[in-house]
Amino acid sequence: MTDAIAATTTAALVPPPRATLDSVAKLAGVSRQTVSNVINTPQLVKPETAERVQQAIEQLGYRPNLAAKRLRTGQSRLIGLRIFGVDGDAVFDRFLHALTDAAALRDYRIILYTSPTDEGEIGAFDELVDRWDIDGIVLTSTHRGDVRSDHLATRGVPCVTFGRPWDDSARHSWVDVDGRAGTKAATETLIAAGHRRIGFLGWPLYSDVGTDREAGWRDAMREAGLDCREPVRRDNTLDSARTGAREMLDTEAPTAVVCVSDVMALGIVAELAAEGRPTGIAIVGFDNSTVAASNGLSSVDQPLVAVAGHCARLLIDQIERPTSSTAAPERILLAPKLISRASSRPPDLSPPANSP
Amino acid sequence: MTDAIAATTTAALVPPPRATLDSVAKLAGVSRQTVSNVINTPQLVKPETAERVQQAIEQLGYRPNLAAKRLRTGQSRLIGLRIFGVDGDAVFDRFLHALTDAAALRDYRIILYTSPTDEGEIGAFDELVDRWDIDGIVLTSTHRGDVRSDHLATRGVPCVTFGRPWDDSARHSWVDVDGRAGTKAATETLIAAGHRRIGFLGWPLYSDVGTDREAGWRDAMREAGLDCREPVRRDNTLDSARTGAREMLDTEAPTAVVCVSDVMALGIVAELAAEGRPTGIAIVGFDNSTVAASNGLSSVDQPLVAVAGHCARLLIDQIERPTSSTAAPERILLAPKLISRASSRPPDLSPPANSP
DNA sequence: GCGCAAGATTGGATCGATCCAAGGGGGCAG
DNA sequence: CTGCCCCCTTGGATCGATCCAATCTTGCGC
Repeated sequence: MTDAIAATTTAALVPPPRATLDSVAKLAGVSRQTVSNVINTPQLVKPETAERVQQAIEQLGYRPNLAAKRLRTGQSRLIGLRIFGVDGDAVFDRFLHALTDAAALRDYRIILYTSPTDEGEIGAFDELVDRWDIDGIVLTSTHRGDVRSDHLATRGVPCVTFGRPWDDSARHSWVDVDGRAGTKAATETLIAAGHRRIGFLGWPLYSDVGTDREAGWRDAMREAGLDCREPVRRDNTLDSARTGAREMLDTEAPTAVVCVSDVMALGIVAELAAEGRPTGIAIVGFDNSTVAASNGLSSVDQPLVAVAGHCARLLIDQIERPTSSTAAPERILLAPKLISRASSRPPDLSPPANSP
Repeated sequence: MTDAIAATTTAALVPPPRATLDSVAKLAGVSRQTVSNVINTPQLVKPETAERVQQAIEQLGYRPNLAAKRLRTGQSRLIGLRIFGVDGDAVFDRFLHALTDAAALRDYRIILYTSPTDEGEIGAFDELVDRWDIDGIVLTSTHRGDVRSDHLATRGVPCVTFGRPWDDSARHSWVDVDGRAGTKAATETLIAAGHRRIGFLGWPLYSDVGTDREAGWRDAMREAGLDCREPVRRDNTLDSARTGAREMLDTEAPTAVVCVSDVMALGIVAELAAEGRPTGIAIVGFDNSTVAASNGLSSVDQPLVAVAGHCARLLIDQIERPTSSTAAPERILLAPKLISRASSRPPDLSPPANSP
């Protein structure tokens, strides 16, 4: 062991020259092109030759250099993903991790970029394409009138979005989570538990995601023949959620509240605790963040690993499609799953919160 | 505006050929090399010529292609960073965001990779270096006997670690947060508030980070002439933290507890709430995660933006250092800052938690 | 035994930048 | 006027892969 380390250290003084197609070819006694064929189009090569070349490849530890390949073919095996400000978004971060994994399985890597604004992002695209030759882009935080995917289409850059386009201009593939189904399921669970006055703490109406989740609550209430009180809508911060919670509790307090996000849900929790109100109000959040888990808060969990898997698949298929990408874009809507914890169970039955 | 869009759309049918050194040279009426000089060594070029070339560059929107540059020079302007499993680590994610920003300021991009094990990571290094020609690597989660930085050194790959090497084998630059100073400051604040029986809820002893933070608590206690009860040590999960909290509270309960992490701190909070114990116990966490903020938990905040900035600077300086990198490695230890919230203030004075 | 097609292998040109050494032109001293 | 040097500019070779067309083998029918 010690010897091995010493040997390695010595070798460092003369860094071993990287194996190339030529060096492999020379060792195997064939031409450059044959080695390339063994790697890329094995069916063209006689099995015995291929065998010999394979041995040379392994002996030298050859790995095709992507810069050279890229220069000739334009493929980089890089996928761009925009990352937002430092205040972490738990959902995005989980997606990022899952996407990195999913892409790696097909030998692609994620390259991150930042941009202060959506308009600046267009410039960032061009730079990534021109300079890094990225093969495709995954867009997140789509919104109505989003021009980003169109711009990518005109540049011919494959792209997939996590998040549906909220207008009907979808010429690209997308993957999204069916928030409406999630809040509907959550609301139905509350109804089944006997709740009748169920409120909704949502986001302002300009948020399509928020409106969608609100619709799920409305669906369940309507189907159960229950009255939909006007939802309270606030920005996605703990403080504004608390003011919303106060408003909601002050006038004919509901017995249960479905929330558009965990942050909003925690706003209610905090408000209930601070005001010394009865803790009998059931609460369900959305996103199943770690903070929800640690607070025993029921929450709708987004299947982010699946989302990332589909994103990677759709994008890479698009990248590797031989020619004329006339294939119709795919739209994938995944169902989220309610994770039931103490916060939505009847208080008299609730055992001490057990985190998963 | 509509016309502009139409024009763009039309242009997409015949994707505009990317500008190259040659096309710029032809337009400016100079040679390829002169254009290259304008970009890389402007002092060699006559000002008027440079001016003309600059105009051509802007007119064509030329951007040097990195694949070609990389093929010739081996530089890719890519920095590798390993990303861990999908269960997000808030500290890592904040660091990741900040690092992406800091690197972008110097025109470097972050490329992510995964690896199931540390040994596998060595293989991942080689692949990134051989195939993607990455310029350097930022390592996180360093530990005693970490062979990764040595391996990179033998391969001649610049590297910086976020986290000090816990043995004295430091031949590379590193940046770390002075956890010991953080817990010491937290403890001192509690002492100043009148607490005398202050416990520590830590991690098992194999964790160097945990031991370091524990030492800070010990320092403060010793300097104040207070008795150090034996710390309780558990793994970093909410559940095991709760068992630890129970043990700590059952025998001569402290009036305040310093915790090695926010997760541990929340374990105590949960246990106190569930058991219906007095809420007068002051608690301080570590990491200042969002869940700490939303629970009104005081916590020691790591200056991750500064850490990332230093990491980027040290690594990129190393990458761009002209030759013989005989410069001594730099070690940077940054002081964290205690964020004081309701959980560590005397209960009788505490106003409703105000999240920042 | 010959020709011809299919199968297997080869060398040259190429992607777009940089490195290197050599080439022109202007100024100044001899 | 010539020579020399310095400043600026230029073309050729190169990095390591792929594309393309040409060449060499091999097998098989007639």
